[in-house]
Amino acid sequence: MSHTVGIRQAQKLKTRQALLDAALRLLEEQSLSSLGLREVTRAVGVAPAAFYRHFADLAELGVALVEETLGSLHGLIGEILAETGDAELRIERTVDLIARHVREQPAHFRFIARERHGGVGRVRAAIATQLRRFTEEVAEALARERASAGWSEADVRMLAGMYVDHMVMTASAFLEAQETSGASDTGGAGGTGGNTDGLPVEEDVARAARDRLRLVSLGRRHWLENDAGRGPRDR
Amino acid sequence: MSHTVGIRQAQKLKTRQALLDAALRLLEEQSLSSLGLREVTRAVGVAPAAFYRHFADLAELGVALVEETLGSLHGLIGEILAETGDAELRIERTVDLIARHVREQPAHFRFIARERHGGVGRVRAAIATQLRRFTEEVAEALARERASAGWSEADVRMLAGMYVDHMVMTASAFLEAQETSGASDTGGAGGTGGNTDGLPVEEDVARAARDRLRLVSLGRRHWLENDAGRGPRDR
DNA sequence: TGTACATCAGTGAACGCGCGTTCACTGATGTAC
DNA sequence: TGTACATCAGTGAACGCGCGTTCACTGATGTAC
Repeated sequence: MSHTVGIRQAQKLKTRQALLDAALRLLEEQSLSSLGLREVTRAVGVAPAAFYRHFADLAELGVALVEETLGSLHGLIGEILAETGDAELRIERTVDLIARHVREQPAHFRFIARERHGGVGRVRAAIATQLRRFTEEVAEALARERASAGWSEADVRMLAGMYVDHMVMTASAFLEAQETSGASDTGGAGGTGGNTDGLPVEEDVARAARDRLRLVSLGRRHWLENDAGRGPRDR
Repeated sequence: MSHTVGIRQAQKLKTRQALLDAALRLLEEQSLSSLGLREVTRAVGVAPAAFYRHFADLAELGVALVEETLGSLHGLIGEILAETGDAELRIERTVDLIARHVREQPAHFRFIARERHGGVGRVRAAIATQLRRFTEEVAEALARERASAGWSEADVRMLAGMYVDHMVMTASAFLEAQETSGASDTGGAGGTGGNTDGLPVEEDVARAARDRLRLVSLGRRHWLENDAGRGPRDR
């Protein structure tokens, strides 16, 4: 063992991770542009100045969080594409998968949803880049399927974009449902898990997400039949 | 003229509107949770304390901005539904309409996109309420169309949700395209309006938006034929 | 029309506070011999 | 293994600054007679 990792480096990485974790937790209830450097170091239990040993500023920490978060997304795509070829089953499993991941690491998904259009340019750019890459991966996977025979590259990319956006929106809808139910359950005076008001619960979100995927799936199946209406300028 | 509006009240409303306008402009480059009260009053040219004559805090101003902004959205829906019944033409006009509105008042749309999942709970809630109301209106309009004959209420609402989300996403994609092109045009060394890098320009966004609407439209047309795969629990 | 009083949008000074950043430092870890 | 020096993650004190909020105030507008 000449230099496993080095005690010093290991400790440094541990502190860095603690900063990321603390920031992610704090970001559940505020956005990055209002997060304070001292707030983060206080939560970790280190001096404010220690922050600068790891990040130049909070935007840089934000970019690091983006990379950490979207690593887990790449895991997602693998799982989804390993699913059965049967459309209906695949839809069901996909939505379940999203629901599970959101339940397991809600803070990561909330962070992406919040900062995707948030006030910190560098973080927005990092998210955009990652999502574009992610869409490209989905497009490549879709292109390999039989259902994509005869499709132009641009059309496959369009479909991939729809799936990715649907995924992000579904995740954010699950988050909203969690928040809502959590808040009302605490005060809880009504029935158990009832949905007397118009607010959606988790199962409503899942059902809507599945229906949307079904509709997209139908559109995909009939895409090539109905090409007549499209002008040549769109090709 | 016993009391037209009152000079005093008119002046107050003018100041209030100036605060809203200044805030909206400042929010183009940051999010609400990092916006400062003094920043807003400074931009208007009034004392910080004057702010409290109009709003209890910045969240309240944010909610007022939500209402102002989504008033213009209600105008949008009317215009879109007044369009022709021909699917292809309607798609084209819809996307043009969104593009035009985003070009005319980008700050309003950016505000909604940013704060929809932003760090200020009361503003998030206000946006959610307005979008739900908006979706309901779209659903009612869709239900009246011949293409919706035989559809359940829930399915029409699902479709309306897809259209509304598509609209919001398209608007936000147009904004992104504007930003990107604006930034690179200023430095501009390359060709005129070229797209040598992978970043989408306005026409790319419009084309993608139209294709997505076409795919949804196809799915809608075939929705009732392919009901077999759906379990009874989904009804 | 003129006068006397009430209202209230906006002022400007003051407050205490937490912020981001800097700096010389400390002491555990790493390295060379 | 032991010693002498280098590195550098984390410290703690200090700084200047802009923040949100309060308060008694001013003077134009509104109202009653």
